[in-house]
Amino acid sequence: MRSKSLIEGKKIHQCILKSNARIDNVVVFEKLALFYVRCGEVKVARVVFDQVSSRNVILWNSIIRAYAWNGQYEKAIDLYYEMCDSGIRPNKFTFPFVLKACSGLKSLEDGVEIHERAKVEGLDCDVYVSTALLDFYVKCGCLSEAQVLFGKMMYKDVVSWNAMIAGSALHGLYEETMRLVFEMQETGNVPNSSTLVAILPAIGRTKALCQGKSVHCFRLRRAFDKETLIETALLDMYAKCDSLNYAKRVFDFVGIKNEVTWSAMIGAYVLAGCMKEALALFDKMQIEGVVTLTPATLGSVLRACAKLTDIGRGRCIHGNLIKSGICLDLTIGNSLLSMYSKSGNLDDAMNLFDEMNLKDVVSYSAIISGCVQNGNAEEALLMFQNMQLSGIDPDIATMVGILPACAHLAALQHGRCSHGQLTVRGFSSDISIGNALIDMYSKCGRVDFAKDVFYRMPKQDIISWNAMVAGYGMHGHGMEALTLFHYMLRKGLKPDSVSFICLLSACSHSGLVAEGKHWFCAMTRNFNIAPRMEHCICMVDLLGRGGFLGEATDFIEKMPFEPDVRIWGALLGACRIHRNIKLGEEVSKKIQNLGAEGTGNFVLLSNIYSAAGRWKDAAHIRLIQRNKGFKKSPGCSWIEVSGRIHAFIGGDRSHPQSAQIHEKLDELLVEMKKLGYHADGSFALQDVEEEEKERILLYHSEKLAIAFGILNLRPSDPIFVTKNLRVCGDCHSAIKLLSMITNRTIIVRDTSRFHHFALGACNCGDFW
DNA sequence: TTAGGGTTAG
Repeated sequence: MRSKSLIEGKKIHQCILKSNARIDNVVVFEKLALFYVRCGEVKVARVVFDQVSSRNVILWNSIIRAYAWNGQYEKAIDLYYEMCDSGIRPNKFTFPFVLKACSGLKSLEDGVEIHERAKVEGLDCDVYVSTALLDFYVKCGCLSEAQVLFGKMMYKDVVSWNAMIAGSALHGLYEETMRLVFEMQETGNVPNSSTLVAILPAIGRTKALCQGKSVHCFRLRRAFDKETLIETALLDMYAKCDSLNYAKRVFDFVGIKNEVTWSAMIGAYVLAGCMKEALALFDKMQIEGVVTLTPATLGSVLRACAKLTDIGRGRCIHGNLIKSGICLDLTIGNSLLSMYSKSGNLDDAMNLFDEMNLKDVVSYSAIISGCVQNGNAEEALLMFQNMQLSGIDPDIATMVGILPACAHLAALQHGRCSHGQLTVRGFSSDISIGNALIDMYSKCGRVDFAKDVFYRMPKQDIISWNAMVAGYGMHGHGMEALTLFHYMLRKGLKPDSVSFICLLSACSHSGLVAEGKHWFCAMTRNFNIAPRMEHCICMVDLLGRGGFLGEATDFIEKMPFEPDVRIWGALLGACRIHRNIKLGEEVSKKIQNLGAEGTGNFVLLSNIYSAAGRWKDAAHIRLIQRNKGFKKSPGCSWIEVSGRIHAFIGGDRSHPQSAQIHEKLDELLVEMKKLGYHADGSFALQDVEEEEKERILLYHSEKLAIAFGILNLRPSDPIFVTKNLRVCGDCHSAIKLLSMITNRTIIVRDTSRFHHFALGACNCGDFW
């Protein structure tokens, strides 16, 4: 219909031109311009508009509106100023149109100037103008201006109410949003479809299921337009309130599903952890002919692929996107980036990252976290630097991502710098930031700083408590961990599944066997949390470390699920500590039958044999390990001095200060021998002469790092060393003596925990 | 109306 009239209109236009109608025949051209605007032919309308010599305000308004609705905001604003300059006074219709353009561009400066002009014209109190102003301030992030304006409005219609409600919802003020909805009804304004669509996301975000259900009932009692929109918003609200079943029911009843409806349902499955269902629905959507792939849909689908580590599927989607050319979208690029790194394919993520023309703060945060998650924390720190060099400012998520990199490297100076940086940026009151700081400081050896952060947090969540319990646990402060846990219960907080993992592991590192057993039972009995494999690992570790190897074995047999390699690994570790060769061999066989992963377990068994002087067996295990293609990663220890990390590998002489380090160690060896030290050859792992063993052991990486610390740190500074493997037994004995000889506190973080050495003792009680 | 990056344990 429209195109038919457009054709006819164009014919008339041609006739006018042919008839040589006088160009100043304003009325004809004005009508023609308006006609083109109505047909959506903005470009042609503008050509005609430019030909009109004397334009009235209606014509100006029409073309400004056309631009504003068409997304050509700059042109709308330019035209507005041109109109004012030409002496035409804007009227009450002009302002809403041009303000829409200002909102679109988030151009506060223009909007404020236009607001002033509206005041001059005495039109700022008009309901249309003031609602447009309100909407403009909301979208530019100035909620308080919007609230002031709203308060001053003499007359409010449903659109004004909706603008204020949507504004509050947009700014995350849930209570205020709901208060406005009630107030709106008290003043006789009935919520319409826009009201519902505005409040449902806010309800979802706060998981206010009851309110959500009330809205649903309200909607069922009345007829509304925008059916699909409301249904989709309801579906999403239920999903966000963790009510997958309701979401599914709403989805099934949606009459006309659009691509957003499908996307919302796919997202609902992903949120609920039902990744296979999400992918199945994605297939169904395409079979049913919905081919529009929005960034939102792809985001959810790629997340599902990552979770399932279905890299094949993810790659396939990536390939199709390249073929269809949609891949350029930044959001989709970021989703792909995250999919690759979360599924363990950091190289693919890096390649994609390099290829991306456009990168934003999310892209950088994704790659930074990707590096950390895949064990490359140094690269993460470099990426963080690059990001700032490219002029992109980190946000909360970036900082939450960079802190684990510092934690992983035990780079306290970097961590403290990051802490300073995020404080300057005003992020320090954020809960996630606080949680990441607690973890970082704990892992950098400063549980005292972690505690400080924890108690200064304006609000803690369950992760904060868990992180703090874990922090105490890894430092061997089991009693503090238990006390904090009790305090948490007294405050009425509900522990989650992870809380018990943190607590049990804390008990295990402090030898609190009875307490650990108590809380393991209480977990199911009093808190209705079913034990997972992770809890069982902690229990085997707790019992085994405590020397109750038989009980640990019984525990494994009684477990409700098949033990995996991690469970046996925990028992094998206990066999190593308590030198139980017989059980160690049995466990080792079980591990090999399971198709052992990693090298840790081979090393453990080999250590058990070496400790018993069974060199041939030890060598045999190392041979099997090698034949199976597992290489023992070399022991590496590092220490941060003046913000720089110095790393050492056993026997390494590449460090510039190597000569001094070796000299220092030789000197200390003499002192140590005076105190009765003799190298524990069982940790040398090689059947060589005793003297040679002594030399091998003396230059173990942790000893090198400590000697470096002694040489380069002030005597009052604690020496903090991190190791990529467990501390070796000989080093453990040696460091105890070193702490006495040098009268220094030495803290060593290994893969299992922190060892605090002082005055000749370690707080791990020699079990780790 | 949907959506991209982040924190706890093992």
